[in-house]
Amino acid sequence: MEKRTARSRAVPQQLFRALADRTRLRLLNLMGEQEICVCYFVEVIGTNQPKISRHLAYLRRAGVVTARRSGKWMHYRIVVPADARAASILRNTLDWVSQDPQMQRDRQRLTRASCAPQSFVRLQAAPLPAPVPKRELAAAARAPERNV
Amino acid sequence: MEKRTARSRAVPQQLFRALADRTRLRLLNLMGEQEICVCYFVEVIGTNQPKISRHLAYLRRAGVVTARRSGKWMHYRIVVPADARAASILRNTLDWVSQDPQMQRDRQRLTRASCAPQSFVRLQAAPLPAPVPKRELAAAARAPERNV
DNA sequence: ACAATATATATGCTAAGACATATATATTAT
DNA sequence: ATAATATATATGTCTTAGCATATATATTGT
Repeated sequence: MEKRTARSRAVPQQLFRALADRTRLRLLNLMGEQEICVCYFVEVIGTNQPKISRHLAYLRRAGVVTARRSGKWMHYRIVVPADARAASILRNTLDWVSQDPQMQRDRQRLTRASCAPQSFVRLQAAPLPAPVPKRELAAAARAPERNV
Repeated sequence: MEKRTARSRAVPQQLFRALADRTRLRLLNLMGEQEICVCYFVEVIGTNQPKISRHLAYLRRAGVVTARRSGKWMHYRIVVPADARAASILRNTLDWVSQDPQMQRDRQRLTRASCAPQSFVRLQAAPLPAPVPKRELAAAARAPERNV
């Protein structure tokens, strides 16, 4: 039986606080429609791993992303919010930030990293980014914070 | 001749930081489509004036609102962002927060305050809230941060 | 199968910075 | 002078980055 105490309906401030950080926006920009492994974030953003995990945890607590474990890898993807307004805000945000030069560079670096895995010295066959089926997005939106 | 250095095109983090505070959301909710005098904010939010002014200054720096002086009163109104995505985000935000009970109570209190100015002990004939003409909104969006 | 080790990710802790509030003071207009 | 608003300062609180460490899974050797 699951505790259902935390209603988890995103309150506006929460969403905005989650979006009010450059690193987190870069992470969301990299996810877009696909599922991405932490190791790629570390490589593309070019910072230490704990910092990435921290920000991902922040986004997870805010219900903006969800995580899935596959062996030793963790895959993160965006969760479309249940509330239509929140969903629209998130969509506009992704469109908006995608115009930023650094964000575009990030995406290019992700593509290169994905296509040339041998460039990852420290990574052994890290799973490639993969698109997420629509219905999974919807399901996750209804019960965020669960699949931690 | 005006300095045009600060391009003032809102960068996403800035907008979200501005929106990531309850008091600021309440202020925006009260403005909606109309121009409102600081004294009403103080009365409706029910807090001290410096706090209100501070948050208004924050919103002003973020390019979300603009101010107009009229005698000893300052009128604040929302500036529709130049970027279409940002504008959409702001619109969705206003719609979203307007569903919140406290926000609705705020608007009711504003109406009562506007209709019964004698209840303002400290205020001498404070100017009523007034709708803002469309073209002014657009003009302000092009040059935020100016009319401080 | 088991132990030892490596890899990927997460989390505690702490110091630095950002922000919110309250109070006091300054500015601007009447 | 007085009313309305803005700003400066001090203080408490929250956020973040950085480091070290913990956990989980995989791999290797015996």
